[in-house]
Amino acid sequence: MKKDKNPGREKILLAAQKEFAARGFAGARMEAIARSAGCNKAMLFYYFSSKEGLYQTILKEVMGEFFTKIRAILTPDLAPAALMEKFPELYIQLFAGHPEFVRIVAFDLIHDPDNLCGIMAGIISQMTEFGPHPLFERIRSWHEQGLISEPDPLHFMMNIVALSIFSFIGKPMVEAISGTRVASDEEFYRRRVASVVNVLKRGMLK
Amino acid sequence: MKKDKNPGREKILLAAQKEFAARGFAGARMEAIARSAGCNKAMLFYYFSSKEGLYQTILKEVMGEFFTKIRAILTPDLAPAALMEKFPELYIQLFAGHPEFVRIVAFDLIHDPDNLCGIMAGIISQMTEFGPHPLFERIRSWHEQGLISEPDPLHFMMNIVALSIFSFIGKPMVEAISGTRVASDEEFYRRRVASVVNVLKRGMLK
DNA sequence: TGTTATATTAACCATATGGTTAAACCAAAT
DNA sequence: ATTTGGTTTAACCATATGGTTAATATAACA
Repeated sequence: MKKDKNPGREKILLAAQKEFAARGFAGARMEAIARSAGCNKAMLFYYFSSKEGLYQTILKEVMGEFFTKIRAILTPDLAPAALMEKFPELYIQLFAGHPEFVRIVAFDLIHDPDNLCGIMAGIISQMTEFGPHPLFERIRSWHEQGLISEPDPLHFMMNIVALSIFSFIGKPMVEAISGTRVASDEEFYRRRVASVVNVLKRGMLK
Repeated sequence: MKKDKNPGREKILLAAQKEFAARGFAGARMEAIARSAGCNKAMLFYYFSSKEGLYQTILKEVMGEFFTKIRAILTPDLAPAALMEKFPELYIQLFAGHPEFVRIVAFDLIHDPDNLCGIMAGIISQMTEFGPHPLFERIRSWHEQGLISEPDPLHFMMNIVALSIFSFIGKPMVEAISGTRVASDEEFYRRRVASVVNVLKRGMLK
């Protein structure tokens, strides 16, 4: 698509991303987005026709960028250990750079799982390089070859995604429980990746 | 507190729990809660004075029940392996029985981390049986004794909580990615617990 | 029965909010 | 200079929604 063109439109998308991330769909205010984007509220409707339209646009964009990067990892010769290293690394790094992503995705996932899942299914259906469910089939074969301990690809992936994504949702929670605050975010995420990769490899690699 | 007394009040809390879980704070409608509870909207304000009041009441109640059960696990003689087994088991079982809990907690955690964390800190501060930060100190000592591989208690706990809680938030997501649906929820959660416990023990136990 | 404290409701109210519209602005093309 | 097409705005609109109130029902109790 035309990227840097329409700077107004881009600014709106940026502002909307922040607003939706902070307040969720229902809590987001069109006027707040407009103000934050430095334009009139009507512009939002001019470009995106409705709140829902704006929201879905962002969701697709976010998910698109996300899946594009994920796909880059999934090379045909991918080994289990590499997946367990690269996935959390990419995931945590990507989300650390775009904190809004996690929150938007999480908000939507909680509120209306089917919506996001539909979008994801759509994106995935275009990634047909390796057949219908390439990743899951490959994971299954890893187990058949005795490379990994978890027999079910669903749980295998859930373990990887859970450890990666929770770094963001759960950070404040665990901080509150422990009564501590992490000193620097960078340091925290570096150690987070190390811990996750370590647990995954020791935990699921045979 | 007076438990079964005030059946009207209880019905409102029940209905509100569902509504907040489904739509989050901003998306929840007072009238929808009233209708669902079979009473007039004014009753909500009569008992809870405001939407915020109703919400906070539920949050405290949910978190209270939650932490009470968590605390029951944390016996003074708790061993690392037992924690890794009992925590996911309890967590997943508790949340499977009360799907609203996860969603409410997650919604709130995403939208306003400080709020929930404040409540949690308050509850925790009453659990002073073992000193100020009993759990985290004990985890640290486990590592010093060479029992576990993860040196940082924060990451140790995050790994446990992440794997447990994500079972609910992420289930639909991973289902969508895989293109499959779990047959029975009970079977799914049983296998989920097994997988989580396995990864944790293999991954972090020395 | 009359009194009282608690529950419960219908009817309102003020405001916030998503969405619309008609007019104006502006840059490029003619 | 005029047209033209996209862009931008101020002023509105209809409705939804959190919250209030005053009146009424209900049950306990004296």
